[in-house]
Amino acid sequence: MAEIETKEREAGEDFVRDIVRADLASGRHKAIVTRFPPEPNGYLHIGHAKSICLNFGIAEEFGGVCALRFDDTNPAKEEQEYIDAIMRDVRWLGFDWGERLRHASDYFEQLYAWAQHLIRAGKAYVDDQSQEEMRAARGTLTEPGRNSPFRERSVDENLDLFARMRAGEYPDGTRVLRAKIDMASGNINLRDPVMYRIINAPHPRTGTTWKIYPSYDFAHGQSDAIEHVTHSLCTLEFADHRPLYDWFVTNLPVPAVPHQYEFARLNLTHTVLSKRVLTELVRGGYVTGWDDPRMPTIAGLRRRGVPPEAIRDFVKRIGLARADSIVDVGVLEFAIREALNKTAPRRMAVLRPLKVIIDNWPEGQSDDLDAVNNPEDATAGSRKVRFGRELWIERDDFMENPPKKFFRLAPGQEVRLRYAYFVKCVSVDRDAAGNIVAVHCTYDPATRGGDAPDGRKVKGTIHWVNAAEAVTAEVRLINALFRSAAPDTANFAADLNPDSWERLTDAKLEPATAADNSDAAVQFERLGYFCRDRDSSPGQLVFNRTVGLRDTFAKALAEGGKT
RNA sequence: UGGGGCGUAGCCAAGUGGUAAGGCAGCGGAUUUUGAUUCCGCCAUUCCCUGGUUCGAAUCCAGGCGCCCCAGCCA
Repeated sequence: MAEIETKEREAGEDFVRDIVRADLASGRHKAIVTRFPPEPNGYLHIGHAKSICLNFGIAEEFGGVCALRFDDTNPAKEEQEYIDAIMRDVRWLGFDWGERLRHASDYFEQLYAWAQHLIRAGKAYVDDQSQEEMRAARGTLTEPGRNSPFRERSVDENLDLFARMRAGEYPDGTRVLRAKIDMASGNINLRDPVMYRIINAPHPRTGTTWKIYPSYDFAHGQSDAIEHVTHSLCTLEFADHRPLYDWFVTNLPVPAVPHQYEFARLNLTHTVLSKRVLTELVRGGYVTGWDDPRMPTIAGLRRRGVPPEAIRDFVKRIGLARADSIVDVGVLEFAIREALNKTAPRRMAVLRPLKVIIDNWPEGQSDDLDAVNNPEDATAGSRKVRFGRELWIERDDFMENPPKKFFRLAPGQEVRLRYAYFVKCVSVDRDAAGNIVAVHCTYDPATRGGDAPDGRKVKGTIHWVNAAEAVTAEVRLINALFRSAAPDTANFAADLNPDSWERLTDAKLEPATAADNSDAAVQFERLGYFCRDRDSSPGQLVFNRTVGLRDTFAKALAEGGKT
């Protein structure tokens, strides 16, 4: 058997990997088994990505395996749509569970038998109290609870009642099966926790065959045991459940004794990672769906044009610890920018157009110029952009009375139009109100392509689009990741005629995999990264600005054009 | 006078008795066909506080302070 290669210990490695490494070194485990256990009651978000990368990452790094296990123990909240979405998103993120697709519901029969086992051992009982009575008897954080009047039922009666619960003889909420542990425990999870409750709702996988369903606590550890999970990783709020997790796996004849380790869940500035809130946003119609590009969901990020490798890189960057933290969204933006900078094709686009007329450009003449698709990637090739007499430039790229270090277009000042020519501003046109409506320039024919044969330099280079051929549309912009409450609206022109836009669509806005509809990002010169939104209606292109260069740009402008 | 966690820079985060890694952000400077990218440099005499142990403490001990989680038949 080939020796399993595990990576070298790296400085700054997290505590979970330390534990795994130690367990392997001590021989406590020969191989590592992890699992990512989502409940299919919503879509995955960036917080889940942390857990996915952790569980699958550890399996990969240490030569182990990782399963995708649905924690489908509550049919009242779970749906097939979520199961499908979760599988799609995990795959899109770049992880493969192979044959290891599992469900807590695969173990319902076994869990039922184990519940009977505890009843026979006198460690579980059926409680007839109402939910309110149970709550009252549970005590408070500072006061112990009281034993249920049904706590000392006979094994036979418990077995019979439990069987009847299963048979569907009782309505929802009338009885539960409880573990008999300690109603006075300081840990409330040990005050006779519920193992089974009656739920008459169709389960996405088991249909209506079950009338009772195991609780999370009664299902999770045993599922881990069945799968021989060596490291059961979950978030901090489950730390209080660990004694209960341990209680079940030590009091039951399970095939293995797994251990739970907790880490801090992800929090991000400028957004919320709470399934409850995200569900509310979707249900309430505040967003167009779970994959609305404004959502911090994996599906939303995908539509925004965020590549999966950026998310993986982000997770690597934020580290793993037990301290509560709120990660600055700037770290995510950085990871996205870095990934996109290497891969996204560049296009020129103007958001707030200002007309430029090249006075000495012959009417009707056009010129196809070479434009590099991606300066970071020579294999991306180049495209032709057509120059003409009338162009659009960014309003911000022209100032009539520029401050000292403004390097772009201004009266008498020469700049380079990217990939095209040097132009010099000679005059401006105004409307009746005195607003500048167009800028007149002359171009230097010798500077075709953007270099002057006489060695003359310009301090600024600006982007442009051909007014006669540009796609123009109203665009809705979503500012830098999650940050703007209301989308910006702007006029938009791109260096793409409808045909070339389609070419772009074919080339880069294609689904990342055949199985999904992800949109890839395009970087527009100086403006930032955009992806096309599927909600575009005819005549309207909707872009999601993911991460902008524009912030820097706007800031520089605010500082008086300082370099 | 319940239980469980956690406190290292603006934000993450290594460090586990030998004199504070790294990343993001920020700030300088160089290069640049976009003020981006790239590159180079700076950025904690101090680790929540106070005592103690020690030649030596972010690390060990004691006592404080602060923050988070738990009273679902949710996960």
